[in-house]
Amino acid sequence: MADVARAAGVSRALVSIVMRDAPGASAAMRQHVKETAAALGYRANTAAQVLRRSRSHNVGVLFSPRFPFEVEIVEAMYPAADAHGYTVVLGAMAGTRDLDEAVDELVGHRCEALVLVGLDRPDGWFEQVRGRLGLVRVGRMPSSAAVDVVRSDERRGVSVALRHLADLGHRRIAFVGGGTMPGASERAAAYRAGMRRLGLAAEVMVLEGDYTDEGGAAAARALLDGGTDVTAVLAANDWSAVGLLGELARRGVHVPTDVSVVGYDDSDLARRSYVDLTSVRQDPAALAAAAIAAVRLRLEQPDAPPIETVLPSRLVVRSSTAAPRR
Amino acid sequence: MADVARAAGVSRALVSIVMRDAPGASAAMRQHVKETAAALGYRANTAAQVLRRSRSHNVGVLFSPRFPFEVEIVEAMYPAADAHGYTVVLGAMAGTRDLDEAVDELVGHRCEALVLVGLDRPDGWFEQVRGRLGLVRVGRMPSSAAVDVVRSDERRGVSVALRHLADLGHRRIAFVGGGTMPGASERAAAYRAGMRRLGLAAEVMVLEGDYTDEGGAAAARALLDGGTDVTAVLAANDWSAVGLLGELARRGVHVPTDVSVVGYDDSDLARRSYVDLTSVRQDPAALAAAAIAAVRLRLEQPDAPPIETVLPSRLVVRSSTAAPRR
DNA sequence: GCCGAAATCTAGCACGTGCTAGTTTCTCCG
DNA sequence: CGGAGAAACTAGCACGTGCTAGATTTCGGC
Repeated sequence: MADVARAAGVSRALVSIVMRDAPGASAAMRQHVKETAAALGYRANTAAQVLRRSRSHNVGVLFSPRFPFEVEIVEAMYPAADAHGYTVVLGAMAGTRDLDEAVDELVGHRCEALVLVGLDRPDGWFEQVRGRLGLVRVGRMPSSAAVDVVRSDERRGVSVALRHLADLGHRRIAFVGGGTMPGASERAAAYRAGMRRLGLAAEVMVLEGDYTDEGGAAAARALLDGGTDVTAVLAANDWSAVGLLGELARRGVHVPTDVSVVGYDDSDLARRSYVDLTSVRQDPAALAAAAIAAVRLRLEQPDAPPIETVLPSRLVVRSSTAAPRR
Repeated sequence: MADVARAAGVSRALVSIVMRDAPGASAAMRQHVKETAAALGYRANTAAQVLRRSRSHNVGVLFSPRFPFEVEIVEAMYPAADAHGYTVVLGAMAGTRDLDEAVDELVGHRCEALVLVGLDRPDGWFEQVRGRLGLVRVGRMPSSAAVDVVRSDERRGVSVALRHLADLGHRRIAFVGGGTMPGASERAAAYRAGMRRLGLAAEVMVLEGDYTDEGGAAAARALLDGGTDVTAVLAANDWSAVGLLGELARRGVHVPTDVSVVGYDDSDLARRSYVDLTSVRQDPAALAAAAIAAVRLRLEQPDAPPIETVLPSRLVVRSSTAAPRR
């Protein structure tokens, strides 16, 4: 900055004013300074800015890059944060990399808040972090821990999907769970409740999964080897559904003629031409925007009671569902 | 840090020494200070550290989270960087987010070097950035721009895959390209050269793709609708191959009985039980380690001529390839 | 018990920026 | 033309850390 000031023949303070677009400089001078800065390839030192400002305006986003839907939410986080002057700092949860390590690093960057996409921890963990930082969970039901949550309406989403299948004439509708993954137990509970409401309580069948395509494939094998007369499957997320579809295709089972499949998330995966999966839509952009909104509220009032933001879900019908074979 | 010093009854400088594990403190004092620091939840301010040290020890990693293999490389980057005291700062290329924006942000964090995973730019772009930063490209052939490159031996990888198919008895082997994506033109060239070497120059058939599953699905449709007698397909990457497999399954074409399919990258995708794809293996950990090594060399000798690191490829045979039907 | 050296600890500046409190220049109007 | 007020610009401190140079304590050997 001193170099730019010298080159432009002005004080360092004025360069600071211009670079921040702060009031206190003439239009002509603004252009002059910006031009010399560009010529010198100058870029403000974020470290010095963070140090000097009391606020860093950084929001840490923790996620697992292997889950496609989490990636979609993270991508949507950039514009959402930008709109309110925040900068996104990513913390990827790679294989051996521990969550605590990642958090430590983000704390080192003086993030004002952390957004956990999908990830979960024991309650004590949240208490510990929340004392020092804003904390928002995306995609999780509220636990006993007093933490802000942004999520979709799982109950309604599952319910609409089941009704769609029932309307087509399906009765024997299985569910591929997500184990202990975010939102999974809620979706499983919603499945049981929904089946009961449709008078299909006797047909309830839960296959274990883990939100991965591999889990979906395993569920498909269990289904086929079990010799059941299931005509439709609701998967806890799209990634599971894709694995399910893959294994079904491999075994020569045709979708939707032999079996109907419904996914959950309506991630990009579901829209692929060769997948074309009926799925319950969660809007990643809306989730991201709500997460940033929650962060802002939390930072304004650190001691306010935790808020829960529930966004609507809706069903997107594609070609993976049809009436069962007579 | 001042708080910790006060609480521990020592000078601020001593706390600094202890936290950095620098020499100049007794073992007893080390423990005492670390305990009080932990009790107060103290974490060094990265911004202040970067500001004070001439070096940030940050390496910026730019990637597209939608490409599974790039994600695998990025994940491998953490331990590779860690081993040499570097910190990874991620720059995700989300939809609307421009590469220049992402670079600007990483420059703001005073990254000492940037690693571009997959992404490509016109040559002029590299020249411009390289003046200010170390720059390493992963997965790209060297262009005329003088930039360090880390890549796999595409030529050999493609060659081994083709030989495998030829040994099984295939002659009509098509290739699904990657358009203008990283490494794609090299793989396409290697395909043509390999076919020629096998005496199959007359059988060359290139289908356009774009490294996505959607592109692979489109290629499958082109193949089936074209009514050709292709018995094997080599895809430019696994993601394409997965789309190909998906569309083939949808159309009732059985793999490997009707058509053999080979992927490229040997990403996690290829190993899925329902995919189980024969694929040319690129080792993401080795690529990441080589990228960090290149960064270190470049930072030590900024003006050294650009180096190109070529890592070996090998074929991993799974169940997507077999002898053609008689 | 004393001296020098090693070990341990401390004082204070610098890193690049934002911002408050000035100082100078410009503008407008009587 | 003068003066007041606004606009434009500048001086200098503070942010939290690392590190150099100096101060103090400990230790070994005679």
